[in-house]
Amino acid sequence: MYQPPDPAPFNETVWEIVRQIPEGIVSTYGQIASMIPAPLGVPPDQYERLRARWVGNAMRQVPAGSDVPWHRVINSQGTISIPRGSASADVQRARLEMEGVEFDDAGRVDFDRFGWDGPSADWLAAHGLLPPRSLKSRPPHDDATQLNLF
DNA sequence: CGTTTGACTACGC
DNA sequence: CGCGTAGCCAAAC
Repeated sequence: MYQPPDPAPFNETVWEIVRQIPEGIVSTYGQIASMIPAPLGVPPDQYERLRARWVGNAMRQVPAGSDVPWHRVINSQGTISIPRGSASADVQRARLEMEGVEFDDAGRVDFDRFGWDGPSADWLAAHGLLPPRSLKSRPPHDDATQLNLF
């Protein structure tokens, strides 16, 4: 499978990050992966090619009934990655819609409206994680920039 | 042993 | 935009 050298701690980190995703908001495998530094011994270029899959694998292994809101993680195209028609895929979409997340006719979620900006900088620093890459086509501005909008 | 199969993505038509 | 493909790895057949 697409797994890191030491899957257990990697998976735990993924799940801890996913627990931070607010209700009614979605993240992606790649965005979550972007917060996790490369494990020791894994070349950065190789890591970048595999990490999103590693996250996908971690999500597949979320224990049934856990408190991890796995349904809030979709792929970079804004669609549900679980094979269409499977029971889990239906559950995922139903849960998201229950939280107010909307899907367009093509089954895609608009990241500008529902995409996650990641945990606070403090939380990330406290957990030794990196700032996530943005899902928005118009990334959130910092405070100084936002003032200019008025 | 060779093939298939994954809850991925960026990139090129 | 939608769709195919390369990149990459291991386990299960």
